[in-house]
Amino acid sequence: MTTVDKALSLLDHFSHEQTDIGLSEFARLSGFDKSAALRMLSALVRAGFLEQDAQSRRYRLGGSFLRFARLRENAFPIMDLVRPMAQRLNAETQETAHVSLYAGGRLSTIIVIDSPRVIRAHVDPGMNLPFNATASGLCWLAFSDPSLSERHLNEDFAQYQPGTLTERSAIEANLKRFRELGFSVAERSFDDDVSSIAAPIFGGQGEVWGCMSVACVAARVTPQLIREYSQRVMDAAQGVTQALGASVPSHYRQASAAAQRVVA
Amino acid sequence: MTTVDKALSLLDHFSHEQTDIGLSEFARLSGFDKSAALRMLSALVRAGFLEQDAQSRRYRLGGSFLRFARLRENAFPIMDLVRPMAQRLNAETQETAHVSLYAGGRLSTIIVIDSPRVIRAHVDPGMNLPFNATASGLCWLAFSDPSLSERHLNEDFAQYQPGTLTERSAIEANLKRFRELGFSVAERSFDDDVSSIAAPIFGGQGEVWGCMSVACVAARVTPQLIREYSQRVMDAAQGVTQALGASVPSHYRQASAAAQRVVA
DNA sequence: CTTAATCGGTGATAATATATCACCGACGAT
DNA sequence: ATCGTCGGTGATATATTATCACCGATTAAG
Repeated sequence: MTTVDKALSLLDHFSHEQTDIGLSEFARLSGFDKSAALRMLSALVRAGFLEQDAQSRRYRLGGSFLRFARLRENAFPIMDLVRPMAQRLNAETQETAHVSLYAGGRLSTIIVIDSPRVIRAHVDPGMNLPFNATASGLCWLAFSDPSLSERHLNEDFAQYQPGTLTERSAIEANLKRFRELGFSVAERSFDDDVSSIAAPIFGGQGEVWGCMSVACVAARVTPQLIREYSQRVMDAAQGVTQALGASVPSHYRQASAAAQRVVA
Repeated sequence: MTTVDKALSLLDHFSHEQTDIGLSEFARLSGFDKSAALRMLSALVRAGFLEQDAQSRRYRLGGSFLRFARLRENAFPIMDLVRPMAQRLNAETQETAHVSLYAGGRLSTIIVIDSPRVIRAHVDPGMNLPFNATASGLCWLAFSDPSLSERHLNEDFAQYQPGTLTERSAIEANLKRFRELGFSVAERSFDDDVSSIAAPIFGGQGEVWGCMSVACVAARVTPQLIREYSQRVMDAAQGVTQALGASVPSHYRQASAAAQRVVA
């Protein structure tokens, strides 16, 4: 682990709930020495990746992210390209559609199109998705290169709900099934009231960029609905793959209607 | 200069034109040893700040920027807050409105609302604005804390046009005038066909977050127009300042109509 | 008005990651 | 066939970083 790795890992302690962090807090969260943390934090501030509040002296994510996100969008206009596909999926299913992206060892939501219905699944934009408990996470594990997914299969998995998969053997059995189906399903496994379906988005070299997913109100989900939605999710994901200028890799074939057995 | 500084400085070589960079190219641009550059680049890749194309082996900005930009927007919804003000300015002036943000020692454009007219000033979104040659850059210099602006006043300034200010003394004379006026003007100094007007956006501690600006077709600009537009730019900038939850610092007063002498 | 615990930050020294160099096989152009 | 470039590797001298105790300033409790 180089110094740069350590410095950048500090940024990972920010989340929806944790929008600003103090020096000592950083040291505690990261396990680094306060002095070492300060040196790294200062470097991040100099580069604009962090800003320090003049009064509270606490740190928050900096303005450079806006600049670089813009530059990246200029080179790879993903957001503008993905959003319409998510909106289509949202319109077709009337459920919350969201897209996640794999970067830096994390699968994070970058787009959320909320369901128009009154009772809807809420997905936090920007949140990191647990690999074992969400359809997107399982989808990524199922279709990623084994050398990459191996790393995440060895994590300590949290049990969010009674039905959450935490045993590696159980997870791998499901991944095998998802590979056959061409999509993944997670029923009441992260949130007790939400069931999701996800399909992989591929990049130019056949790697999994991220996932297209619908988060449904679990009470509304039926085997019949999973058959229908999974097809739409796969279509949307494949649409993004093609819009990215990539082609669906040979090892991935969308499950035929016949192959889509009802998911228990 | 710590290792982290060096690693992060590598990212600064990306731009609109330069969307992907190879290893040797990085070493040349940065002046670092190829081996050292590779180590830092690898760390950036691990963190998702860079992605490496599997075929060409060249590097491009990574997906983590989307994630962190989202997280930051969640904590500080600047874009959604600034855009409507820029749109208003655009509607009022019929010229290209843009907003820039100071971060990491750079003033970069984060929002551009194009003029609706056929002949319009084009502003590259994401580009870095030279401090000496643009209204936004001069505006930032004029209203920033002297300890901060000092650093940028010592740069080697490029002469983009015959009228570009490059001498520190000349620049400082203008800054003084801009401080009195409450806004800045740059006529044909970056691009020969563009004249811009900018006003500062302040943060909670009276620091300059960035600038609101109109980039006008120079041929359309008259002293009368500058009087009118400058007022609108200042209003828009002040609107953003207040929307950010900050208040205009005491040392900044918008110029009264009387104080707005015509800009030669 | 103490006392104690926290905060952000500093500075010296031991330990460790980094800078530098020559070198590798692969690819393309001449 | 030769040259120059590419991305990447590995050994060693060196410079940066980790660790520790410590600082003054705040804050909350007694």
